[in-house]
Order: sequence, then structure tokens, then C-alpha cells
Amino acid sequence: MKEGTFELPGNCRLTSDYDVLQWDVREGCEVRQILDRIADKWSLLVIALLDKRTMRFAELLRSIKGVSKRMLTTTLRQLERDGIVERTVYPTVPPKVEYNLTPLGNSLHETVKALVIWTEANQVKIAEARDRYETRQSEGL
Amino acid sequence: MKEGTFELPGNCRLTSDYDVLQWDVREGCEVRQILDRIADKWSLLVIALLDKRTMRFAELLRSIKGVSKRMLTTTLRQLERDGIVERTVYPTVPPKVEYNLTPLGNSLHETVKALVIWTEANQVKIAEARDRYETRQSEGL
DNA sequence: CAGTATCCCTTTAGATACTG
DNA sequence: CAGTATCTAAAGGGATACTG
Repeated sequence: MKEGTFELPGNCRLTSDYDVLQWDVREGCEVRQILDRIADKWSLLVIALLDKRTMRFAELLRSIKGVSKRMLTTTLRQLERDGIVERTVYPTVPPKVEYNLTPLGNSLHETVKALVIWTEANQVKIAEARDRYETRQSEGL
Repeated sequence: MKEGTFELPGNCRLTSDYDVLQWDVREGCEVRQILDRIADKWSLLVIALLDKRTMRFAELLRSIKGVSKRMLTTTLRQLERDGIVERTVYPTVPPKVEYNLTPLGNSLHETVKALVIWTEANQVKIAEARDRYETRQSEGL
């Protein structure tokens, strides 16, 4: 294996050496999957809402403007599968299903919050960088 | 505006109140865009590589197994636009183009690293949650 | 070397209708 | 209420060929 080349190992667990990041952010890896979960269209919104309190399906559906039943279901199932969200079914008629964050979910929310705060702190720099980029483009250079 | 409902404001700058997160993670917003950048297929790999040293286009292309010219170019342009990566062209024949992280890019990498480390620390819990989920599924419950 | 342009296949996700 | 099933439009991304 060439030095510095990304290969595709079957096992992509992270080790304690951060530098291994470069081998482990690809498809199918833990980091990749968590990142995909965090960055997808609705997950973060769901996590942010559930961080405050337990909510029911229809309540989430109403709270997150623009989400469809299908996507909310998909999002919640993925979060449940990863142990971020807990799903509680009350076998009543009509059915009642509650969602809440697990301790793991709360912990993830804390970490993600740091990234959101970074973005908040740097949004002006990013906006300025974009302006400079656009200016350079329109100057044809 | 109903309590707890996500609306779609034209201006989606973040304020210093973190709770505003819930209003500001949607399409077109700063957080959304940075998150998309971080979670996309190649960006993080590029950032991780450039955090170590300046690299040329072909060098990145060889280092990131599976990336195409088209996607590497797209990824680098987006990172450049956001002020994460700096692109330096040497007008020689043949051309030489170098890429390196900006201070903003280094700072982003530090923050993302925290998330990667969280994933690393919790990957066993996530894997266990998945096993439990699969087990429950196959038990038909 | 460092791209751009084009084609095309795959995945994603919205809309709609149906169900226990 | 809390979903599932199906269809389809749009986006993502790989392969290939071409260019300054």
C-alpha cells in the first residue's frame, strides 16, 4: 500500500490515533455514518427539538416545517437504530408514539452544538470569503 | 407564528442565542451549508489531508482513492469559496496549482476533530444500539 | 498538469394514496 | 394517530473525452 493513499478496508473502526481519521471517514465507516446523520436534512432539527423534551410523531411533523411523513419516519428510524433516539409505543387506539433523546443522543447534541457555535462565530468570515470569491469570479481573474 | 414551528425566514443568520439553532439549520442557512460541506463525500478527507501540508491537485487525486477529477474539483471550489481552502496557481507550463488550508480551515478542522473524537469514543455504543435494533427487528417486535 | 464538458446511471426525497 | 407503499422529479456523482 502506497504511503498516504486512502484504501478501502473492510473494517473501518477508529483507533485512538486521530491521524487514522484519513482512513476512516469513507463510506460505511462510523464517522462517515454519524456525519451523514448529523448533516442530513432533518436529523439535526429532530435532535434539537427532542433535546428539550419528549415529543410525539405528529407534534414533530407539525414543528418541523416542510418535512414529509416519509422523511420524518426515515429520519427517526435511523436515529433510533443508532441509539440516538428512543421510541416508545403506547398500544392504545388511536396509537400514541413518543420520541425522546437517549443519553447518547444528548451527548451527541452537546458535541454538535460546538460545531454550530463555531459556525455562528465564523459566519461573517465565511460570508466575506464568499464575497471575495464572487468578486474574483466577476473580475474574470 | 405558531409556537415551536419552523418557519423559513429570508435572513437566517445565527444570533448569539443557541436556541435559535432550531430556526437556523434549514436549507440556505450558514449552519446548514457548513454541515453539508463537512458531511459531503470528499470534503473532510481533503481538509484532513491539507491540515498536514500543502498539496497539489494531482497529489490529492492520487491520495483520495475513488475520487474523480470532477468531484475533486467541485469539492475544492466549494471549500475555496467558503474560505476554508486557498488555491495558488503558478503560471508555468505545465501549470502547477497548490492547495492549502486557510486559518479558518484549520480552525474548522479542529472543531470537526472534536466530533470525530466523539464518534470514536462512542462507536461501540452505536454498534451495540444497532445490534439491539436488528435483534428487535428479527424478533418481529 | 489541472482542469472543463458531456453523458448517463443511481440515489434521494417530495407528493399522494392507503392501512392497522 | 402513526405510519407504509408507490411513483416520480431532481440531484448527486462516476466515466469518458477534450483543452489551455
